[in-house]
Amino acid sequence: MAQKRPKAKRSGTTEKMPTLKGVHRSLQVLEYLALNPGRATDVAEGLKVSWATLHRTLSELERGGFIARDPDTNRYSIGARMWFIGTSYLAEHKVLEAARPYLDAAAEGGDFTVQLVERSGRLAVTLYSYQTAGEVITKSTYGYHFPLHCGSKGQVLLAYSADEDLENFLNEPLEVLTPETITQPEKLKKLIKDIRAQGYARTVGDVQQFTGSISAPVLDRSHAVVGAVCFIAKRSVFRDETKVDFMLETLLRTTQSVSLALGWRPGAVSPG
Amino acid sequence: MAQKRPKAKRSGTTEKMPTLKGVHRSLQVLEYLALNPGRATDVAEGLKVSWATLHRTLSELERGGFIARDPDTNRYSIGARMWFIGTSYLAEHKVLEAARPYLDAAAEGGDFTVQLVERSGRLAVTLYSYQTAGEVITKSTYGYHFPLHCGSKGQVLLAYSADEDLENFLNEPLEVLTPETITQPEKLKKLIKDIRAQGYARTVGDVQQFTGSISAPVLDRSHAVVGAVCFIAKRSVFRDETKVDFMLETLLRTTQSVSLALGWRPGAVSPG
DNA sequence: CCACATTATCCGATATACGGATACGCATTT
DNA sequence: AAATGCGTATCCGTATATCGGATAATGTGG
Repeated sequence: MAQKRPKAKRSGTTEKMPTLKGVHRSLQVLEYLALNPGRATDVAEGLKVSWATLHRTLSELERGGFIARDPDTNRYSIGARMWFIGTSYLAEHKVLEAARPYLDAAAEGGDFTVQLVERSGRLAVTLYSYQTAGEVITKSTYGYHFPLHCGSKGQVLLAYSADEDLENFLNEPLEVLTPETITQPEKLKKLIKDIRAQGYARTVGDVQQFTGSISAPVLDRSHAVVGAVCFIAKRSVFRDETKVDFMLETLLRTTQSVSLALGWRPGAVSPG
Repeated sequence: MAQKRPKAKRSGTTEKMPTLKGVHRSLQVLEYLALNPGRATDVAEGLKVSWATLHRTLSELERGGFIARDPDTNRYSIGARMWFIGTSYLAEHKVLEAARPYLDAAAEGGDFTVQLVERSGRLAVTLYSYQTAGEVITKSTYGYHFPLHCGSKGQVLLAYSADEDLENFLNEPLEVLTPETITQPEKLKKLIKDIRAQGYARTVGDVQQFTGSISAPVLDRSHAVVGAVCFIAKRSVFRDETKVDFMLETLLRTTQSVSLALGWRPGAVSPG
């Protein structure tokens, strides 16, 4: 027996060392396909997995309906069963549950799209989306995820994350979605400072050219940021400060209500 | 040890024999938790997996954020990362893409909740849901899935599935959601015959006591049923036949438009 | 405070998944 | 049409990662 597996202690290792290799890989594949639906080879390359292994994994996942293969193009994408599993996340989501009535109310009181988002890795994902009549804004429904540095919702989530976490985020390359997307780390840091100071974020045209948005954080009883509420409207709306004021007022009222419902109370931030 | 295992070949085996055992199991676990969030032991029991194995699987899944454990109660449920992966199913969904404008239009033209659903195993899952202002109907959002025999949407999907498939479905025990849920196979078969004849389904109170719904199938170019559109309203609405007529008209117009957009053309069903 | 139920970890045996190599299918090129 | 190349499918021996019984730790309820 003796020196069973030499690894373990490796202090500096990138971190993990999964117990169940196969399981870990299959989920990596799923996530990869969620971000980049496409051909098998690309997945193998992107994930640095030998072809044979990947093929086995893909076959198994497909057999279960967890991924779907387009028979013509051989391109893979996430399958129906994943959607089914994923949705049940919402049924158990306490923040969403608490927030829903307030979000509904906000959506009906103004003509902008209302979203509740939370963070998942480097992305802001949408938990709730209410498109108000008439104004259909593409990419504001489920299934579209944006990096945290794009759009007010991401920036809010970023602004209230741990400093170290922020640094890590900014060290990776930052994607450009439109010419107006901000990708300079320094500029983003400055922006984040402002967001922390004023309690909300506002961006225009950095996700889609023709829209803008404002977002504010949702807090729980321990003053942790558990998500953000985001109002999206067409670009022109953001040139009318009266309208923006109204939106902002609604936004802050909404986030406060939701936070209160989650047990948050105004006051000094509790220590770490 | 000794008696290895009867070798595979077993012709009559319940069917599968997964190549990647671990992967298969982990996904089973995920699906199980999607349906029954709860304690580890229950999962082990429900899935007939040895405790040690299950524990390893759960740990790995949790480590990745694919499932979440409530630290107080030790109950597991689907994690945020699954939602993230699942949503990307929608971004690639051709039927949804084609249907969305028509669904939006229908939702704005009437005061009922509009859904697009598709089948996943024994359940009808929601791909799209538009709650019209004012009328908030619980359990009509994402995350709630109903067996195919409950509600008009499920029944439509069931009605247009293969006969053999239907038999299999009816042979399993049928859950009761309300006193009005129909669970007698014979009665359901009769109902399904009617649905096939008239091209839509209508149920009241069999999912939730205080609501009713009508649904019609969406077809693609090969005349296969790829989903269903469902209109949900409060029970009282279904006592007013004028209102129902209006809904029905809108419903059938909507499903026809969507089907056409998917390449379907009226005419005889193409042969197998 | 004890008994029981649930969760966490250990460890050796062996079945299982890995991946290099090879074969096949399908487009596009010359 | 033959040839080239890229992507996909499958085979198979070996090493290793996974299994599960047993045991220990923790938590829960009476």
